Amino acid sequence: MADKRQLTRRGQERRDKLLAFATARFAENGFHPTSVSEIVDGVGVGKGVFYWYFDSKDELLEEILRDSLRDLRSFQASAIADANDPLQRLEAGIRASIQWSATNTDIIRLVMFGWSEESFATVLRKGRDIVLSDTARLIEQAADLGQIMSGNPMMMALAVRAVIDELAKEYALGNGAVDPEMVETAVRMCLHGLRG
Amino acid sequence: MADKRQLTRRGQERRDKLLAFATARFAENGFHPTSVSEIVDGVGVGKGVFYWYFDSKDELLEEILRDSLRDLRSFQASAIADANDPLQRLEAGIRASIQWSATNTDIIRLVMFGWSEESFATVLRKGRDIVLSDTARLIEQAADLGQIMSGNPMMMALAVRAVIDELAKEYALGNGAVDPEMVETAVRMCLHGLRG
DNA sequence: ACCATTCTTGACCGGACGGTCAAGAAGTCT
DNA sequence: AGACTTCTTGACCGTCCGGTCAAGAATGGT
Repeated sequence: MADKRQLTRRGQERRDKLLAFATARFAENGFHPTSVSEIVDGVGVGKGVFYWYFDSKDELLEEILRDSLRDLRSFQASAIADANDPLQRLEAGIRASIQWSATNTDIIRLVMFGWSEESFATVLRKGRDIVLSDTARLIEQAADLGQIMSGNPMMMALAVRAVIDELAKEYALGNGAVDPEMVETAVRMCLHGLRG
Repeated sequence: MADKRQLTRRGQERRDKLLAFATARFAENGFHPTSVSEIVDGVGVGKGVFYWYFDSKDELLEEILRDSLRDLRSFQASAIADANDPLQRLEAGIRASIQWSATNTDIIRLVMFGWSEESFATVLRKGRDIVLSDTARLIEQAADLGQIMSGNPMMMALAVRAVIDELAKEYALGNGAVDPEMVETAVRMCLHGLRG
């Protein structure tokens, strides 16, 4: 129902407001503890508005999750665009992931929650597989050129992801700001780990 | 209230049953979607029983989380006991963590959820800090003996944790069984990463 | 046998939640 | 201006949830 609807500019803005506000609240207080009433009150609209733009509270979170994956991937894609060999692309992609995590800590928290309920985990699993094979493909190309050691690309991608995820968690749970030096260490560890 | 109470053997058993059943359900369907009624029905007791042994649903999860940390640490401690130099202890600790994660996938899922709500995150943060400094201490000792390169121990501990966590996630989200070879790779990566 | 304590029951409560809907306002197009 | 679609309102609904409690059953200690 909320799908194929033709939205006016005002409609699109309202929808975005709801999405942004809900994301912040979900991240701050948790998905279930945040009620739909709280969201519409926060944005200053009636309850019906919410159900005009979204089918359900669950569907809203799924949408946030899907949107985020799209956003991350396009961010990565544009970061990679300039680099012209696989290893450079790999490094650029890693840096992009880290940077994106740093500026989307709300999403990181939502993702952590998402894994705890099957309907959301299903969405996340898809996203994870996509990002993982994006990386694996890059690794395979770099290995073919002899820029890094060869090995199971999927497993190597998993290792890269481990480092990025841990850093992302560090940002999201924010025990103080993350040391910029730490980012460099993380990048170096990924690249070093791949080179052999 | 549920604290200082003197429990009979039967009482202790009931309590354990509730804890075990709740853990499984929380992990399977999520914390909020699992109601107290569902838990007591599953164990086959009246609702009052739940509130005889626990103050609230929230407190139950906090307890599960705290218990699990205790269990993990004692498992690590006994795994380390035989080893007699820091590097060996480090490896034994890493292997113990991985093994524990493999046999406690329910808890891993609960931990992921826990980070999404402040009251549980508080508990987890404490546990995280403890485990992290456990590892950092071992790393420091190994560095003092020149067994590994020197560097910020806390940051190196974080790196080790990254690898273990990713593997734990792999177990918990269980896309098929985890390759035993993967465990070896993970251990090697940790040790290799520390050695320089 | 007796009493104190531990334990168990399940009906009950107040309230909050996700979601609906009839009615009407605002915007858009011709 | 008229007609049509998009959008908004907020009272309302049925349900379920976490938590309480008075009453009584088991158990343990002496």
